[in-house]
Amino acid sequence: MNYSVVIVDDHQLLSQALGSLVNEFENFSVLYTCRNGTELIEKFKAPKNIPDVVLMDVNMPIMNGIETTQHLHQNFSQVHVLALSIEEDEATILKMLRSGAKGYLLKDVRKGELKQALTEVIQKGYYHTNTVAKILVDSLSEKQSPETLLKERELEFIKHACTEMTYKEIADVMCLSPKTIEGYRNSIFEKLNLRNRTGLVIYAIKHKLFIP
Amino acid sequence: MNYSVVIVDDHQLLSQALGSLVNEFENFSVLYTCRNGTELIEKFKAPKNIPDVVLMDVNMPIMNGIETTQHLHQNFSQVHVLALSIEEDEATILKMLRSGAKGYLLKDVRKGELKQALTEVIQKGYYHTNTVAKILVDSLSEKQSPETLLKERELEFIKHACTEMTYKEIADVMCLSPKTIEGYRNSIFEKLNLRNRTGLVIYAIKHKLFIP
DNA sequence: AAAAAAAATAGGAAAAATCCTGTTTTTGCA
DNA sequence: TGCAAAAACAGGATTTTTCCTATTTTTTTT
Repeated sequence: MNYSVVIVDDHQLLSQALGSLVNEFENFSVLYTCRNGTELIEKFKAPKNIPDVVLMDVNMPIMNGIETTQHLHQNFSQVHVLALSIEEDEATILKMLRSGAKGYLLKDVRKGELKQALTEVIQKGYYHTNTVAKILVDSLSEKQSPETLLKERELEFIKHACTEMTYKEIADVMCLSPKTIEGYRNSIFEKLNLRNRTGLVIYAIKHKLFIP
Repeated sequence: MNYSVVIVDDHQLLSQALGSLVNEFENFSVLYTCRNGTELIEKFKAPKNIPDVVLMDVNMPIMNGIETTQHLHQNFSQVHVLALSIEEDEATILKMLRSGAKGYLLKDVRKGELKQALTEVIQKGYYHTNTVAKILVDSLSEKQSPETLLKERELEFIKHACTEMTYKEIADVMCLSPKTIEGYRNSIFEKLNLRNRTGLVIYAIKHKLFIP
């Protein structure tokens, strides 16, 4: 039995190189490659283009891996998605798994592990490396993500705080009193244990609440 | 004639996938792959391990592409280095080329272009895509990099400004008067057209003067 | 509808940051 | 060695930020 694989990655060289690698494996062959989620979904309109496994990059322009995986999970649940990324931060990995990915491979895995992952995801329905498994376990116990700790309006404020606007100007664009903005800031400082706005900006960028 | 290629990249999957791809080309074959610059230099101690071309990733732990390329340029100038990266910011590309790379490929190039690059770098000694060529031309004309615009001591101050320290505290660790620190800040604000410290932090992170 | 919880708002004070206009000290160099 | 430029430093005013405590308004729950 030969299983079909589709590769979705905006880096074409990586796509093609990965394709060569997968084609070397027995039992697996590449059906085609795509540059982003939109292209993939377009392809899926023809049933012959629906593969057994999708190797999905997380960071892509136009339609990223998380959105794309969610869509596949809802509409083509028989397709196994393996996430593939250089991102190894907890938040990204968790988002991807919650979206329905059956495994998460870091881009520094070895050839053998890729083959293993493809085989297991077909046979068992999932594949997780030790690294990812550990992150999963950790995420259950200790700290929560900024998104759950902070409120919607606070997250919005943080994005504005990562600009040159004064708090008064932020209050204007958010249509709130400057004193309310101060309230947001104080509550955030408290929750995140920060001393000042500079600390907040660094925190926001580290945790991808704001992308510079 | 068969030319030898070495791949240096900390992402093992990419290395191996790239290896498969290069081995598909006529006239080229992969000698071995490395995970970082230190490994490569260790390998080079044996003359049989010295290839015709090195495909070098820019971002690597331990010893990055820039340092490694400099070392090769000084000690093994007959080896052609082709940089390979997802980074497409001017500063990185220029640094890599100044270090002696004979070409700079973005990771979203196509298979055909990689082959073209390998062939040309052997034949002509260099290969540049239109994108990179444009960046080179642009860099000659207009704006200069932050590193040349700002002074050594100012760059050091910027790193401290990207923390929760007050200016007084920064003055202490830099062993200067708070008023001197203010002088630095004012001169930087002027040169970079910034309004406040938040703007400076964002600028520093965007231009990689500070890595969060 | 009343009670409780959450969100928004205020006053006021102290600290820090910003922005002027200068002076002193150090350094490079002819 | 002396002069000019650069670097370091200062006083003082204004604005912004930070940090208290407390009140009003809105929303949710019972």
